[in-house]
Amino acid sequence: MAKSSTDYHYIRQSSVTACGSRLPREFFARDGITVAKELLGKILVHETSLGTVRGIITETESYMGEEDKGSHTYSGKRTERTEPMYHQGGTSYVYLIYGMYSCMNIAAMTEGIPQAVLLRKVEPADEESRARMEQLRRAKKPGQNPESIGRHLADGPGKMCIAMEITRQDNDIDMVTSPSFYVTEGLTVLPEQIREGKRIGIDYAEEAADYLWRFYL
DNA sequence: CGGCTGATCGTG
DNA sequence: ACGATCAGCCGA
Repeated sequence: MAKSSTDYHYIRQSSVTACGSRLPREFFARDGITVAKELLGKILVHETSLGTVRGIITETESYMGEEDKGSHTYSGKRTERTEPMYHQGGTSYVYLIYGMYSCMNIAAMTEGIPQAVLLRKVEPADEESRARMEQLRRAKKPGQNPESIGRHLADGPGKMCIAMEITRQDNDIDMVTSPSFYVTEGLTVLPEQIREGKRIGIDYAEEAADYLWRFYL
């Protein structure tokens, strides 16, 4: 039995709304910074091979279009890979990073404006989701030390995708209408609960590497 | 907790 | 070649 209490760092017991409604197009049709902050506390839902998994979103990053040196779309790089970032708000963008992990984003704004939010961390929204996340993480690395999962269940973009079985199969999905991949209402988050910092892993982005476009609870 | 390193492969 | 990363290992 894991010492799971430490995972609920800031999440008050019973504070998760059992049955939140799905976020509509208007939620995502805003700028990438607003959407990144607003997604904190919301619940990412995915139908996996083990059943439904729900994760409370607790860390996000904004990628702000063709002027952002940290973004895949910097200088108007519209390719087959980055195409989903150009689609309407609510579209998923899942790509392979470092040859072995997936990263998941949700496009913001409207068609043609490639702003997006990287989802970096979730915490299981219920015990059933926790059990499924642990199983999915364990299954990924057979020889892995089980201790290494612990409180690191989904605390990074790659780990989050493994824990919620998000792969490139889930790329370019409209999360406003998909029956199996979407976001719902969740915790009530007050502005003063939102922390901000520099984005991770984009040291090459010059001045943009210092923008405080990472948000977390 | 912080820093370092190898692993691994689709994309342009 | 190059990463919007991770796990394991090291030292403090």
